[in-house]
Amino acid sequence: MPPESNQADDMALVDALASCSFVVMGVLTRIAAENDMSLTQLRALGILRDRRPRMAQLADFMGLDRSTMSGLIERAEGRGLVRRVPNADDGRAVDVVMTAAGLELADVVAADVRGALAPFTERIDPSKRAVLVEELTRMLALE
Amino acid sequence: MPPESNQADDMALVDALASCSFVVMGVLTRIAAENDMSLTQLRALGILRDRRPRMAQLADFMGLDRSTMSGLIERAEGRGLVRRVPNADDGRAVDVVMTAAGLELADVVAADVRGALAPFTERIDPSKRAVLVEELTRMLALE
DNA sequence: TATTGTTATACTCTATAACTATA
DNA sequence: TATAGTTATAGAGTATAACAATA
Repeated sequence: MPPESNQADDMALVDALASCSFVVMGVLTRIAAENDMSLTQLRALGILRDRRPRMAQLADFMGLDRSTMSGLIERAEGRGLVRRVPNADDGRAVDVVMTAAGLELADVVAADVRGALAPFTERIDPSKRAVLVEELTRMLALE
Repeated sequence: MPPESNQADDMALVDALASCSFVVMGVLTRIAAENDMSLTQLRALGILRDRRPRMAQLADFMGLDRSTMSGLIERAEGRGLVRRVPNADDGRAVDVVMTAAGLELADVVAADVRGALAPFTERIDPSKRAVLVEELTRMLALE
């Protein structure tokens, strides 16, 4: 077992992942801008699509400070995309929930993203698609 | 040939790519912060490692406005990571070049990135690694 | 006392518009 | 006239520190 080979493989993989991520982020940033949003707001919208977290939970999940979250959600609320509702169990806590307009925009954006990434995903050998999804998913599943 | 199946595959792939990209960007942002840099500066450093572009070329490559580039490079120059040198052929143009300190930091950061992504890349089946690199690379190669 | 969330402050990123210098 | 780059300005994202309300 040649360790150099594994190192080289890993370096190539890290480089490929980094390049891929920058391209995907570029696409997401453009689509966000086309919908008058920032990349962070687009991400929050995607997260809130099927969750109803507290401010602190959302901040933890996105790796942001709570003060950052306050500003972010305030701007999104100002646009009518989300609402802040007092938590029923904890008087200190605030739940973040999407509005109908937010859900609608999230759907539009999701379709845009698929369309924008199609030129890339189409280049993938159809027989390798499942493998790619499986490996990427396993990679991200840190249980 | 079931079209629904292909659509579902593509949707899963797009989701996996987006999730993966957010994780990778999170790692890169953290490493940048640990080295007192922004994600954009880290990216610029990686690009300048083996290039010596003009301001406008660098801005185009990174998809940023020239005025954004001016501020970015000014801050990097203030930290001694890059230098701006007048272009020899065009009196209007300015070349951006890395300093020795910039190259050194770029090497440190590259090693950090490999180390930080190792827990992820290690989860990938070694026999699938080459396939993953190949497909991701093909996907990004839009000749 | 500890936790949740907000506000004040400061810095970076980002684009638009106006400008200077050169081609 | 057109292009390269900078500067002024404004808005968004980000964190730290200080704060009020609740647990």
